[in-house]
Amino acid sequence: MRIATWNINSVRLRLPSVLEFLDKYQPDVLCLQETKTQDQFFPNEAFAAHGYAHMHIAGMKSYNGVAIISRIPLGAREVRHWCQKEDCRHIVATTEDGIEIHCLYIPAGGDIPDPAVNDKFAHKLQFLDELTAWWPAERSSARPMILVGDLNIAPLEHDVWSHKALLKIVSHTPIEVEKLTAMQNSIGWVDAVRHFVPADQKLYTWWSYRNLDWKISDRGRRLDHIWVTPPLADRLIGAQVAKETREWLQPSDHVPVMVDL
DNA sequence: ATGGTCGGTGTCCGA
Repeated sequence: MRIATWNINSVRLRLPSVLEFLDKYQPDVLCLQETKTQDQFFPNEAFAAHGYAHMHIAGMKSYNGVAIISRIPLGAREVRHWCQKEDCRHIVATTEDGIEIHCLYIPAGGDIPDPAVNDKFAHKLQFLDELTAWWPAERSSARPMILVGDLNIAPLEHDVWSHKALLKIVSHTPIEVEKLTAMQNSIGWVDAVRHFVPADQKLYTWWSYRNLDWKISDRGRRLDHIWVTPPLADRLIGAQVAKETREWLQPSDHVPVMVDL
């Protein structure tokens, strides 16, 4: 089984790129974030025509939006809400062999890393706290699960181009790393990508639009993740990051991340 | 230290 995650920053604008990605990598399941459209405008016919007939979508106008599209059947759709908002950041599907897939879009958190003055940063921290409490309360680490998505945090020193330069930049502050690590440890999630790429090796999944020479300067961050629970950790075969999509026409600022099981 | 660019039914907001 190949599972992929991609923050595509508008599914309608990026549809040709997503179809090209599906043709090239043939994932069984693709989880999307920032689809940015209501469900009635989601291009499900195009995905079905490409062999991806099974879809769970949760979208809203203009912002956020998550989806799971699959060529294998998906069980009942579940949409979870956090921080008393209904903002389309978490959708769940279960495969026929009982693997529960969580597609997540964690709030970016704004610019100022201080919850006292920045409501968006407070929302991000609260979102992490609620998830961290929810996993051990509702899910056992013995259940086969995959958590993917744009977590908007680069936890490791080599998940960013400069650890020192980004310590006060939202996505790499100590409080965010601490809370993401607490969520990971809550039921023993295994980082399936770092399982294959050593921690001392730079690895990024996002390069800002604002940096036009992003490839030369290579100031990236690893914001997109795939985690698995222990029963699936033994079954990991490989991981890859499709960096070349960042060079495609009208690219997303994020690139796809994949794991084979 | 600063500003840089995207996408959305938008003339600002969120990333």
